[in-house]
Amino acid sequence: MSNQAVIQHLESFIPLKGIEKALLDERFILRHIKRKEKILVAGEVCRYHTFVAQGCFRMFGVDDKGFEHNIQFAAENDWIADIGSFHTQKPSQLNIEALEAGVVLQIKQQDLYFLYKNIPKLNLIFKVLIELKYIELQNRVLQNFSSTAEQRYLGFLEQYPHLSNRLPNTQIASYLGITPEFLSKVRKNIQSKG
Amino acid sequence: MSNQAVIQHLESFIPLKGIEKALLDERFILRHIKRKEKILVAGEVCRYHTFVAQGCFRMFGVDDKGFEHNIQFAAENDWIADIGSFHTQKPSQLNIEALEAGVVLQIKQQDLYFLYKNIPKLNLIFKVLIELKYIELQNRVLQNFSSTAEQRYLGFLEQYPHLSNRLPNTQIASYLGITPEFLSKVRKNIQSKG
DNA sequence: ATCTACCCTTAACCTAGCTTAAGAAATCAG
DNA sequence: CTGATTTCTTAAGCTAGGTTAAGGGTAGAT
Repeated sequence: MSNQAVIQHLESFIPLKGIEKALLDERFILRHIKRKEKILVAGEVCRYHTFVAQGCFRMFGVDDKGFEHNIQFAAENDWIADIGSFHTQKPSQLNIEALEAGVVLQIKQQDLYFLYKNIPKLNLIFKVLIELKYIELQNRVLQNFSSTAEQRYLGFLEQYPHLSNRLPNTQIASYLGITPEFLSKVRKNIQSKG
Repeated sequence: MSNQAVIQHLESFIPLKGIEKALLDERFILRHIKRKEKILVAGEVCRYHTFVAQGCFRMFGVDDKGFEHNIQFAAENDWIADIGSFHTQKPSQLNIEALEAGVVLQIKQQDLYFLYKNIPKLNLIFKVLIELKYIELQNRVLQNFSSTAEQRYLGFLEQYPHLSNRLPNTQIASYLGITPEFLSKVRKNIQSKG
């Protein structure tokens, strides 16, 4: 396991020259993460942009009453960071936690900015990456407004089949914005229909 | 009124050379839009990325029951487009409508791609622009999950004071994901507290 | 292998926000 | 200026989803 995973991922957008790959290889840091380990803790600055080579992570906020709300999951070949905190280097309100043991490739803000300067096409790649995430998030906002919990759950199963088999229902419920108890009711109801 | 508005806006991120400005000036199209005119209709492809020079627009989806749900507002110096449809050139499920008469500066996908190639720093600028929008949207998802309609309404007034004076409450309600009737109740309740 | 910590489900009761309806006030187009 | 269209509000009844509590099941750590 090495930085090759992230380089390969970036090359799936645009091929990179040998020198560029060497620069990338130099700046990414490989870390092994244990289950339940946090790679971002609310109140601290998000120091790394994280590429998931192996495992599954969630980013979540905690409300006034202490309830957790999942904003995003990230499994293999996905990126995760509190982008606001990462760019401003101000404290984050979010947490990123491993749902399984895993391996990540991380880069610091100043190193990523160095790479943006020295490998201009990275701007294009990361623009596309965030555009894709933006579209996903926008669809989610629309779904949340215009459909019931049951429709959203079915949509989740369809859109993220690899995740729905892998995550406990409590985590899915938190992502859908409902309680685990209600998700249980929804699932029962779906089953009874066939 | 001319393309200067958009060039000035882009220069607020990174200065541009004379040649670059000329290229930009060539490719943007100025249009006057009437109140209630749609610049994107669901079912059609989103052909333009739109910079708002004057006026106020909303992007919205329509659900199974015919209810409209506002996803985004855009006033002066903001951008609006269904980014998914714009990039894939597949039909959009969204509409963009003028809430007031206004002036927009629009660019076609192929022209924007031409500019990305010929003015590489535009990739950086548009990456930053979409990152900012992404952060906004992410905060919105979190807010929707972790607070009541009243808290969200107060948050909206604080975050978008220029919009809250300008928009009818029906539009704000649709953005907050509640009915106008319930917003009315919320407003009454806020007033009675002082 | 066993203990512990989650995880899933059920059920009774509760509440934030929706629906429907209808009138008054504001705004827009001609 | 005027009629037509939106917008805002109120109120009564309703429903999707939350809360609380409790039992059984499952998976991780040692």
